Amino acid sequence: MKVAQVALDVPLEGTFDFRVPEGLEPRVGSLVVVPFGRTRKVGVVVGGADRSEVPDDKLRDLERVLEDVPAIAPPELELYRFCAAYYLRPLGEVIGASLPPRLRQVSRRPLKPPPPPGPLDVGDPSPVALTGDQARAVELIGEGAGRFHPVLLQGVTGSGKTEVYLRAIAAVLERGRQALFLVPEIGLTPQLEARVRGRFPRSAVVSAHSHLSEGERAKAWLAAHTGSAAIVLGTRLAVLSPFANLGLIVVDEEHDMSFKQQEGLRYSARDVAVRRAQMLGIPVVLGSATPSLASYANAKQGRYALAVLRERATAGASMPVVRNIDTRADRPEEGLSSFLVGAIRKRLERGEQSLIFVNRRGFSPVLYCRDCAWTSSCDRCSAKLVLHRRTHRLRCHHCGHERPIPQRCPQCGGMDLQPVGHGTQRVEEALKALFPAARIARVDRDSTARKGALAGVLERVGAGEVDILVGTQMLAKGHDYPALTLVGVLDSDSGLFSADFRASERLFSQLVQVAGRAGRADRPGEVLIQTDFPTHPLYAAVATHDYETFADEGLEERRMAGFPPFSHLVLLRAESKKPGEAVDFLRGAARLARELSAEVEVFDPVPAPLERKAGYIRAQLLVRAQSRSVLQPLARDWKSRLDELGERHVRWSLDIDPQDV
DNA sequence: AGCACGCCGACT
DNA sequence: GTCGGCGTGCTC
Repeated sequence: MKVAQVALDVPLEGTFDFRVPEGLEPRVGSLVVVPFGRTRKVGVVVGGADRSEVPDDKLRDLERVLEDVPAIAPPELELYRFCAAYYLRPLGEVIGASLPPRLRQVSRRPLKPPPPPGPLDVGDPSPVALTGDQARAVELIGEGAGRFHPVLLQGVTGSGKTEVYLRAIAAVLERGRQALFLVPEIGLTPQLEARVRGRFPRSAVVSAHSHLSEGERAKAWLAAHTGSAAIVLGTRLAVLSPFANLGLIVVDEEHDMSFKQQEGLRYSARDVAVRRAQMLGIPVVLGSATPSLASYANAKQGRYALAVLRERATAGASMPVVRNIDTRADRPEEGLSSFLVGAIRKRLERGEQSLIFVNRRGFSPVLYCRDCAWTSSCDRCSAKLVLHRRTHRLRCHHCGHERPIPQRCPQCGGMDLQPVGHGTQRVEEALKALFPAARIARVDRDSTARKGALAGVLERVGAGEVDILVGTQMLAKGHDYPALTLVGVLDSDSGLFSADFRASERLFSQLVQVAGRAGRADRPGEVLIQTDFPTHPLYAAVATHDYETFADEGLEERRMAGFPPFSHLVLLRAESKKPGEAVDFLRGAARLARELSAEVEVFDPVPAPLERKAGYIRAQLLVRAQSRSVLQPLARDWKSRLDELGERHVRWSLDIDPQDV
């Protein structure tokens, strides 16, 4: 190799050629250090040649080959190329995203070589017997060994999906191959990590997520790459991790939005997982109580196999009773209806636990002047400043802007400033006033900012040291507490009426998830949803635990409206400091898109959901097509034309398969 | 993205 | 006088 083609993590298209000096022997896949501009960078050799198109005076020498890291193998490079082409980002950026931060540093200590792959161990026998549904699911997954075999595992909350995953993982370990287990947010599921490690005590289980230290991340990455790790448990970034011998991918809570990266390389880890499984010819399991309509449609159309777990796995456990509380009749005081307060009281008397779900942190979502109708707004965002009483400040949850709580109205000078609406802090205070003897804990991003704080609270809940738990959606996932028999939902109505066509799908799964926290053991659970719209069909579907009907109706609506999964979308987002600039740019872009293809449908530019954010005015433009094969080339051509414009003042990006529109 | 260069405003 | 604000240009 005389010239090395190197992918670098810079926002520039293409790869960069470097002369290979005497004595260096990079291979395709090698990590290398190269001089770049006025700095040096770590890149990956993605090809080699005898000569370069680049003029000689521009070509520089490769500086060093990082010999402590085995070369990235062709299947991974192929995956990264696919992601780069599909999401329209430079290959170097994809590879950059796949590497742990430590390995992107030009100067660092050499890595310690990982232990050689040990004898694989299929783990301890399961402590529990499978239900019939679980056994069938395990069998179905097993049938696909050694070929591409996507399986959608739809199981009601508490039905034992994890047990199915663990059995499937044991089966691939037995065949000498590695497993990748993706979860939405690992920080929220320490229980899961403990369970996986406990089940495979003699296999190397490594975690891969952004909360690890740099050293740990590099170590986990190398262990997966060399094959010394048997199981990688990680968040979305782990889907790009190299594996020596991957045999199975599991995506738990596959419907979860956090699998989609919302900036830079806007990939969907779930979609990449399926693609990777296809490229490798291995099974992939997508599990959820409320699968995304996209995956559900794939199952219905026979592209994915479907396994359903209809009942809770624990003997004696039943699905919780879900009831709506009509808040037009039972007016809440401090956010809490009298019926809900009564239900909490009953739990306290019986020594059971209650969970109150409030999807807003802070004390109150807005401060309001009763004299002149002034409200606390953020100067830089189209959002209200949230009142935080502990810290005595108003805070914007979008840009972080803060200021002290004013004593008098900034507009009219009046003294009648009222906090309007209820956040977690206010509900916590109300509960303390109602139940002074109860042990109350709050869980939201504010109360759990300190490292280990969340784990501490959850541990106390598990030990029965908490009677009432108040919190945001952080509490919705995965946790399993036998004494928790009541779930109250305070403010979900806002999700019923949203411009986003996926809003009801999201609200439904969130309610099912949070409702699923109740009555997971032998004591029956009750879920009370406070609402002004007690007859809304979405709440009816939650009450009857009827995913299938909800999903079928949702799919029918999507079909009628021509939205995914019956079409494919690209969203062009643009933002600018000056009003009008972003929309003007999008108008031009829309014209361009219409010129490029008559087969796509180009919408009009519209303001983004949060129109102003951190001083930028944001707008977006949707393009829709019947098939990916139409949309993909259009998006590619469109992007290169937009790049050519050399736009200065407008920041823009393309989002392939956007999650929120 | 970095990083440096270059050209105007307000401070020790 | 200079410190530093960010607009512009370049990276094999």
